[in-house]
Amino acid sequence: MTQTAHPLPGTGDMLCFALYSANHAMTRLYRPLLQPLGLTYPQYLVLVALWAEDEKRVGALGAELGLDTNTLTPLLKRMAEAGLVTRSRSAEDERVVTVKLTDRGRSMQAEAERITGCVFAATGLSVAELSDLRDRINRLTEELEQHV
Amino acid sequence: MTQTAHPLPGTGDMLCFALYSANHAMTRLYRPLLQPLGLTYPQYLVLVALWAEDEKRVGALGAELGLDTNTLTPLLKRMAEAGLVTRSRSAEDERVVTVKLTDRGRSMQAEAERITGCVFAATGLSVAELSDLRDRINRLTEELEQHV
DNA sequence: GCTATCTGTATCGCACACGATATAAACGCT
DNA sequence: AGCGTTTATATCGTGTGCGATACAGATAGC
Repeated sequence: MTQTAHPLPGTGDMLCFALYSANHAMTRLYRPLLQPLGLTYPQYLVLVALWAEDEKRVGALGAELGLDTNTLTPLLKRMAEAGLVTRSRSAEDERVVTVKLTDRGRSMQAEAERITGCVFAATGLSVAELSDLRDRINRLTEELEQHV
Repeated sequence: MTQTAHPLPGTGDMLCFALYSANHAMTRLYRPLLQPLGLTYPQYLVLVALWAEDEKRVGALGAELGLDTNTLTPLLKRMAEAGLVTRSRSAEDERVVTVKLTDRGRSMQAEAERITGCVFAATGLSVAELSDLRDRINRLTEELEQHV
């Protein structure tokens, strides 16, 4: 019933470090899988977001990925240069930039399905375990975001 | 019993994105707590590692935090400039650089205990729930690191 | 119609994170 | 002793990630 008794936590006991390390491990797992496609991990996340629903404005992508335009604008410019997406200003509202998949960007979804399978296998989890862990982590994220 | 049926996953269904977002949420929670101390989140992790055991070589810190010297060297130089640690070459092996807490760096541990409490409260979890989630995530990390 | 404000995106500077490369010290083998 | 290899750290370039700021277009209020 004591609240906390952590004399010398060390990184190993910290939830935040567990998340930090797991995120690093995940990006390191994805890196060699994405490299043949010329994609970085955040760029891959942008594609995933656009595969689910194409033609999103920069702000909507940022809200979904938790990134601001200071990160997204240069990232999207690189993806546009690579021929994965197009960036076009809206006609009715000149402030808005709409991001749209190119044929090349859309065609990468097939290859990505294979990557998803590799990653799933590497987790060593069942579908149920993976879903449960993901949901717990997502609930934690929601809780943390309320205390900013 | 079907293995996978994910027609349009989207970021919301992905474990990797859950980790990505949770890690971001955690760093955003820590940021305002660490800012008064002039610390970034990775710098804070270095201090935690040194509080648990002082006088570590650069390579040992890197192994613990999962970072290479290309990240650690400039980070430790900034921490040395800020008066948190010292970097000294070993006498018996000139290749080795030992990182050691200064009095100032050591004295920050007290303040950090307060931060740990804030973060724990923000998770909305019990100690048991937190430990369980942390262990699950750590097991996932171990599993992922075997498939690099 | 004019201005103040808000909104959406872009820019700048700094701090990670990492692949690739460099460099010096230590070690091993003959 | 000499020399190739390994080891520990450092450097460089690119790509996020974010606080602060800038700016143009849209909106509201008068």
